[in-house]
Amino acid sequence: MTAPPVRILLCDDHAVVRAGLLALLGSEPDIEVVGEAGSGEEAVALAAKLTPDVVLMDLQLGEGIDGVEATRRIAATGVHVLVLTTYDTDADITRAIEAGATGYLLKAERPEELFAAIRSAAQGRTTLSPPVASRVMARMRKPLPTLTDRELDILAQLSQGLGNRDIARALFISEATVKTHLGRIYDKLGVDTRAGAVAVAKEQRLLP
Amino acid sequence: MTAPPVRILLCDDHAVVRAGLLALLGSEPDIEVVGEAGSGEEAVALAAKLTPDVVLMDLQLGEGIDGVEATRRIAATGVHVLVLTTYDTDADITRAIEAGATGYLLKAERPEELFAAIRSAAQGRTTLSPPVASRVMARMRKPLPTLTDRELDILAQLSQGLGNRDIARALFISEATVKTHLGRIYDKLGVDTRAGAVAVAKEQRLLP
DNA sequence: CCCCGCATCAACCGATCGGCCGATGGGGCC
DNA sequence: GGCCCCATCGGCCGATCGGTTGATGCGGGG
Repeated sequence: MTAPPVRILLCDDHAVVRAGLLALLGSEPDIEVVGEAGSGEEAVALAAKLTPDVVLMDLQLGEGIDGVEATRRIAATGVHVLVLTTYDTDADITRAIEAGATGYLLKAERPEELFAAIRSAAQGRTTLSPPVASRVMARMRKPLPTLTDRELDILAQLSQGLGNRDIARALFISEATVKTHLGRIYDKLGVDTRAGAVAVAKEQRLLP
Repeated sequence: MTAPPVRILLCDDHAVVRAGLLALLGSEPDIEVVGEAGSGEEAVALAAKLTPDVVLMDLQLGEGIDGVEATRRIAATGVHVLVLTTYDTDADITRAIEAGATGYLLKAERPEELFAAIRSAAQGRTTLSPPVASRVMARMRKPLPTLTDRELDILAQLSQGLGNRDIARALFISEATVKTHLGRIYDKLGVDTRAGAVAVAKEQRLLP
């Protein structure tokens, strides 16, 4: 007897990529794409309706909720989510794993690895792309400084180009507090100016 | 008689995306993928060797030369380049067109549009995704301020988080000159702080 | 040849930033 | 209860930034 095919739900905001993945996965007899979603909301709804074995999830979804949030909601229902994305920054990886992703694959991976990861994910087994695995290990060894929620708030305002006074007003705190937070942010990010902090924030995708 | 198929060279640094496009384009009888490249250098070499009718080019290529530079070199040999990418910022569009791209499509486009654009590009006809076309038109009507080369130099240093003195030293000019340039950069970008300038620069992908 | 855009520089000044000290209070954990 | 993390605030000071005005030289286009 042959095992039943793995039922897949695709989620990617790029129609061409979805179509490409659909065509690509169509070449594997034991993998069946049962649905496509172009947004996080759609993916959450379809996952609940179709209860696929695996949701293939991109993290960058343009409008609406992002891939991490979609992953969190879908994973909470017990459906396995395999993240398939372009970026491998610490922030993205950490958030996805924390949200309950079963695996984390890069689009740069070879297609065979994707197939294998899908089959693994269907059984709840974790697969990580080598670069991703490396970063996870490095993170375990030397936990990088993580910004607190409040510090992220400050950083978000800073990335709008606001001065300390405006940040203070926007967050209903005093200017002194803003400066205190900024000092710690500089420390954690390894910079010593606000421009540098913004650069790192954008580079590392620390902000939504 | 049937026309000979359009011969395509794929260029994208993500293996999964390449495989997806390959499978997708395989469904069209009159489109034949004759080669794949995972880097700009590879694309330039293969384009010269295979002389395809159309090169399908992503702009973000990770290591090595970027998609714009690859487009410039390939277009210079008379081969049509159809840009297929995720981003639709003014800077990307402008650079790609200026580099000689025959068309500019977004990955969010429907697959049928991609097929049509490929056939058009094979005959040298231009196709632009609607959002891209909009931006081009808008740019014609009200030409946005363009940063000069020197201003981009300053902005690049600024994005490293350097202070005025360090920027001056890095570029072998006086601190006063740096401030003058920064003032004009603020003007053109519509900001009034260095943090804001860095934010816009990263957002608009003004820097390589 | 003259004008204009671009890059270069100077001097000045008020506002802001960054670094430093220390302090309080709440919440979770053992 | 004690401990630690986090967020909150204050004050001080030197360094830096942002804005302004004005000036020089160089190159291209009309």
